[in-house]
Amino acid sequence: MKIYNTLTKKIDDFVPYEEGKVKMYTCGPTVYHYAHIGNIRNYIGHDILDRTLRYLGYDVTRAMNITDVGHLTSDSDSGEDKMEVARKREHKSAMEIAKFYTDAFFVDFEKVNCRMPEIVSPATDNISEYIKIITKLMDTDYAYQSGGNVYFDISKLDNYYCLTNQDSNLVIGAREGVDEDSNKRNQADFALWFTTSKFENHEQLWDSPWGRGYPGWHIECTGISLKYLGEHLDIHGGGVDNIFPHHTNEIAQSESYLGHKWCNYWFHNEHLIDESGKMSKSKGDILTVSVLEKQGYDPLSFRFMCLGSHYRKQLLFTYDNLDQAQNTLAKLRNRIHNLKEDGPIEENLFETYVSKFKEALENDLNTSNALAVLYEVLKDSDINDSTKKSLVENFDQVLALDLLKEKEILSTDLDSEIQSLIEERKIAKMNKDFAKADQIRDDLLARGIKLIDTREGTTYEIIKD
RNA sequence: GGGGCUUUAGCCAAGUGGUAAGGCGUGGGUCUGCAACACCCUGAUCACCGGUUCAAAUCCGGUAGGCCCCUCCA
Repeated sequence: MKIYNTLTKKIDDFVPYEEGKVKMYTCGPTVYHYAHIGNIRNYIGHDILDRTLRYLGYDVTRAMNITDVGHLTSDSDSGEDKMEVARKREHKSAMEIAKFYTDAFFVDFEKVNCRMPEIVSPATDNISEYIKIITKLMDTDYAYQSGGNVYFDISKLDNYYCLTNQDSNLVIGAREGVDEDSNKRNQADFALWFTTSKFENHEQLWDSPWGRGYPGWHIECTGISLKYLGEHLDIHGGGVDNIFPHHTNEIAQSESYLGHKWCNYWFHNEHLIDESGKMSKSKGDILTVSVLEKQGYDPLSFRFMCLGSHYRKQLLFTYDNLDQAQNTLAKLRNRIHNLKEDGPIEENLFETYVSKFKEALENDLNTSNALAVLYEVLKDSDINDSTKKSLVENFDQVLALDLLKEKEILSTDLDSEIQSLIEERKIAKMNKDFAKADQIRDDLLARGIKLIDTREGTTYEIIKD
């Protein structure tokens, strides 16, 4: 398997630390608001990686955090805590906010068929882990206390900027609204623990050796990853915006704590963009999968749209593109439904196409080519339908587009009613009473039931609103 | 100001030096009472300008457009 590695900036052969096993960590959601479809694209990217590794036979253990604390709008200790903002907005407790949006997140997560990681852990469940790590960083002088907070001293590291080529060109305040924090020794130092909360009635506070406070933003991923996946991580994933500072800081604190290399492969998804650029919670763009579904879209149409592109390319979201994906997926499923059981599986052809499919995925998750292999299978007149069906089922382990999902089954009463109407229409057609035949078809369509005439007879399917 | 990514037919998109996969849509056809489904046919001087090479969408330089990061973020 070859995969692009942000650490080396090239496509590397994937070799896990322990043969056959993969430890994978992906940054999870912040739960002060809904996850928008741009966030979900990122999780779909992680899911494809996760599923591909399993498909290739790796024993994968994956962990994901739920950020339910401590994300300020600025690391200079002058921003607002997002949980606090949500708390004020919605007049609920922080834990209520977190619970509500965590649940909402997983609803959408599952709607697009993302596999649940083995370990899902809220940041607030691991406070003692962070304190343990920070304590050691203090003892080894990687961290220092200043102005009530604990900071990581980046000048202790030779290659702090290992994920980017920024060198020391960091300019604080390059972006509007970012202030310099005078408590820091180096302007790029980052907070490990805050005690100087400027919010009254800040709900989320814990005792620590440095005073009552709350953890910095980067320590949670390190804490959860080390706790559940151990000292050697194979893959760490996230969105490209996490490369700096979040992942850069994770590497700094984790490797300083461990005293050795921590994670070998860094996996980053590009963004979903709309006509105005990146989607962002803070910009107020919170178009969610559930909203799309209410508009009549199959959530898996969105997944299909993502799979048609490459995870390292920006993808433009427009309703036209989603319409196209929905239409294409419907046609694809229809072709698959039309496959018959017509004999034994042709093993050689099966293996040939499985190899082709694997080859596409092993090439840095080329899902677009993987889909092309699926079309090649469906088009190949040398394979019987049974083999095609098995291949579709096999491919869908990774694609997870419910390609073989059975059509909705109706109550027997309704089914027998439809069957008798189909029979009635058949007789009308034989009598060349096409007006009546079409009337029956139109009436059923108005009730959301679409008749399909085939050479073998008439069937029907349920059309969703 | 610094660091990156990206630009392929109406649309989505593959392509990692040997003269452009696939899908959607469009148009035409087969089938059909009609329609739908299915199937067949139908499309590109690869943003622009130079360079390297026997050979460039692919490598190098430049120009233009789009996007991201440089302490909210997927």
